[in-house]
Amino acid sequence: MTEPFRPEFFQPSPVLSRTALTALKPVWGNCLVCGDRGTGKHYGIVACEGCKGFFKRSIRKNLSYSCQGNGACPVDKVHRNRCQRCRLSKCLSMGMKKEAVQCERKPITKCMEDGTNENHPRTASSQAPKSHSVHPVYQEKPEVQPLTPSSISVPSPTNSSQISLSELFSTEQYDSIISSEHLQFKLNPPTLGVSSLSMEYVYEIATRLLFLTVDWARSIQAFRGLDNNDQLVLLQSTWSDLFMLGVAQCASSFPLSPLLTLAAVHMERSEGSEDHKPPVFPKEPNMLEKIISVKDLLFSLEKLGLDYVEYAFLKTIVLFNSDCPSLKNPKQVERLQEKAHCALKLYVEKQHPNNPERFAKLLLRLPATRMLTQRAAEELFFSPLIGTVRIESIMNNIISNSLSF
Amino acid sequence: MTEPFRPEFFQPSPVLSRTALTALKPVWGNCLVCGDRGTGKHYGIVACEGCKGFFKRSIRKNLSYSCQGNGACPVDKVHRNRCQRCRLSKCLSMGMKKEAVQCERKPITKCMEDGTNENHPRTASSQAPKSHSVHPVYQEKPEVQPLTPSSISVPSPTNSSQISLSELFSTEQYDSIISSEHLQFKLNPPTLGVSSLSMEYVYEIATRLLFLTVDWARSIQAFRGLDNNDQLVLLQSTWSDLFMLGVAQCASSFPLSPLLTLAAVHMERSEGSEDHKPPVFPKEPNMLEKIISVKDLLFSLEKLGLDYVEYAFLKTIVLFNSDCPSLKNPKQVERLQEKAHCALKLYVEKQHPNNPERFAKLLLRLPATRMLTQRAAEELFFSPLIGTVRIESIMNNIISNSLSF
DNA sequence: CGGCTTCGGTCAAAGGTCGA
DNA sequence: TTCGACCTTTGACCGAAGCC
Repeated sequence: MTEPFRPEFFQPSPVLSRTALTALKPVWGNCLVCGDRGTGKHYGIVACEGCKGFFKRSIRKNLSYSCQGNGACPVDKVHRNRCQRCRLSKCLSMGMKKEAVQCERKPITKCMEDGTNENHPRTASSQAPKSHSVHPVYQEKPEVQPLTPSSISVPSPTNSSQISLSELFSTEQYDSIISSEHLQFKLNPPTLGVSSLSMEYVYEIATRLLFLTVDWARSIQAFRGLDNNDQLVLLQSTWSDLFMLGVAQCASSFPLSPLLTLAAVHMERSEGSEDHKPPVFPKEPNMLEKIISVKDLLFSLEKLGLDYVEYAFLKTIVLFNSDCPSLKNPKQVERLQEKAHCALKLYVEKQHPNNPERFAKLLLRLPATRMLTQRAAEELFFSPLIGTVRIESIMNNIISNSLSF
Repeated sequence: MTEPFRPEFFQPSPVLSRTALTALKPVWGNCLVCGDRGTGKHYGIVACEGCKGFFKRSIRKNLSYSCQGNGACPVDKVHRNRCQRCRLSKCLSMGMKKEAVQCERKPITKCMEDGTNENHPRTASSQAPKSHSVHPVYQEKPEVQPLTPSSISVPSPTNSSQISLSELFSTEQYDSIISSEHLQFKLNPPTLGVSSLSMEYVYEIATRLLFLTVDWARSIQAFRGLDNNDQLVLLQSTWSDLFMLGVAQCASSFPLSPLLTLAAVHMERSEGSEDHKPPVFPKEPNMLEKIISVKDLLFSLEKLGLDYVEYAFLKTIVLFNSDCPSLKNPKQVERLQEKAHCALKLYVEKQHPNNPERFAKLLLRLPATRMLTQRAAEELFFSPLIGTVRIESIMNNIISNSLSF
């Protein structure tokens, strides 16, 4: 019944039926993942049938692939099947949404529709009762509030094992290191008239995030209580880590994945042309691998699903980094870090009593975060700044200015 | 389509029925090339598996054969392998389409530095391989153990707050990830007749320590159970961290501090004079700062006073670093890391009941460890090697050699 | 109510593996 | 090394369900 043989990659002259089809149906752009002909929006972006199916299968079965190369394989129409890992990575980085993949419909009844994914598709298929809730097709405006912090785990008073925020911050362990008003970390998306998929947009967001991060740090009482020089030292040594965690935290506020891909492509291009930017600052080697690492880090954080309290504590732990040689008072910083991780531990164990290894998992994201060097962060997100002024100097200025009041 | 975990001795019924159907009802005609039973349309015509595979291989590798006869060899089921040229010729003349042969899907292996073909990259899918394919030695039961807190209940048969080693390793939580004989990490101090305050001494110790570290990793059952390539990937990505922890652990075996100072002075000098070592590998900037960081890290570890069990678990956590993009089976590595940090937590909380924040403190040494880049480690401790061969290659050799037994 | 979207599923025909 | 039986993955096509 179907056409016997369709070598879709071989079509200097379009097949008649294809032409007719194309003429009748609205034409979409090309697949953002591989550049093949798009057949509509799938899981959030314009994509071809192949990438649609591939993404669905991967997410459904919770597959993880590996790359034989360095994680930077080309993904285009011809080579898209060469490396599953890089294809899936590109799907995600171009903005395909995992949440839009529904679970299997084979048992016609209902699908779990639960945030805790880990779908067990073969569960209780016999029941066919009140499935009054129709299939929740992923349709509702995704940008409005998909995963924003307030919705994450607002402690329900009914659940006694969960800790309420007021409870949390009434204990001295918490409010001595951080207080509830400092949990806020809200990035205002840029409203300037730049395309939301341009490098200017990347720089704009990155700069905002950087300032927001510094402001956040300076809003912590214990931090402000430090020697001014130590404040500077801490921020200079940890800004890139704080920045990365900030990116992860605010990832829902802007099209993170496409922007990362854009930055990667941008880096790759500017790596080839040696025209501008004299070699004042040597290029970071293996930039593409770094970008892959950044993506992986962000995805792993997303998978852990930190709430905003956890982000706040984790960033506090990072900030109070007593490993800086030039610290005047490392002991004080060490004590503050200790307070922070004690508080995080308490919070996590209270919030996730069934997940005792969560605390360690959160801490173990930090070595990966550290792996992204500051130089790489600068090149990726702030490259126009490089060659004129390093971020250390900016930090200097911000601190100096904010010291005035 | 297939379930994630299906015992392989349990035949998947849908496939079976399909296969049976195929076997019982040859609904397709015979192979147009050789007359064998057709198994569907392949490359445009009804063909058998043999002619399909033959055609694919021929086109893929762009082979051209020659005929020993007059170019009119019979091509049938019995004689089809007598003359490749006539078989390919008949494939084409019967209408097989070259264009339908796609390019290989899993190649890319060209980034392998060694010339040993290194094909057959095992299955790229992280799924449990199905029928054939022997499972590796360590096939731990990954899904059986739900990782839930039930395992956290410390087996405390005695009232003693301290746990004895034999006790420790009699519980399955520990010996599943590491066993007592793998705790050994003893560096034999060099006995060769070099001054104990020379760079040669530094290199000698460093080299011994590197080999000891690799041997240690390979002594871990769970590590050996990993895919060989994954073992390599893990060691290549974590050797410098393991090495630093090893230095800290063995620091009492040699005059660490003077040697570090010596290395620092040496680096500084060779930084000034640009006589030897052509700029094949660009100097790491701020080398001196790195050295200071190394010292600080080592001293902070010394201050914490880890025992050898803690070192072993910490290094295991480092080793099972699932953040490598080129890992074939990142999930497995992640599970092993989880086991390791659960074990460390259990151990530390048992050993230091009055110091509940110790576990976090140990984990928080790891970001600082990560800060020392591999390049810096190479320059500091292995600089004679640089310019001739990178440590990655050494790692490659060590692994390859130790695979032989 | 019918077209438009974007989910879902299906299965022919690509792919790959690995003992013989 | 090549062959080919056996298995997995891909993606073009189609139906379903929720919006206009």
